[in-house]
Amino acid sequence: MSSVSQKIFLKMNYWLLKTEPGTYSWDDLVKKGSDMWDGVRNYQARNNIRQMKVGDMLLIYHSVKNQAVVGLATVIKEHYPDPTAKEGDWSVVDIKPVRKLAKPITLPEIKANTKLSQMVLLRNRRLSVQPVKKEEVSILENMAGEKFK
DNA sequence: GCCAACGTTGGC
DNA sequence: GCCAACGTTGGC
Repeated sequence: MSSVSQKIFLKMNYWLLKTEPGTYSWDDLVKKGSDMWDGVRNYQARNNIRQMKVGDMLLIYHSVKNQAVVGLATVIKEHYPDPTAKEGDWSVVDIKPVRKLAKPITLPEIKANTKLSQMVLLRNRRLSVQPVKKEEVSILENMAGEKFK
């Protein structure tokens, strides 16, 4: 591994993005090729968006129906003001899909794994943009049977 | 479809 | 600044 790619690897952070597939699904993102992650109207979620860097890995999670991490995406443009916000101080990032997971990681599977009991997904079910710890990523990778890169 | 949990708003 | 009322998210 070159020192440059090593730096990028070390700095890369992981985030989980929730979306209701009935409104906007993984397939919609794939169809678009890339998209602006807009409509976030929660301060904590917005602050997480503002911490995202180009190259960060995003776990796309379907809420409500067939709850599962279904695919991987990546940040291609760092935060800028949300053009869909009529008022307030909101931000978006641009993202693009990387690939669908061969085997989605379902919410019941995540809940069943005691090592994942501290995940924000389980502890703050309303937060739509959340950080995922490296240790949690490793466990999720094992469950999915593939590396998230 | 219900409702618990949480965030936000606004009256005081 | 507290907190009741309200709105929304998302698991079940």
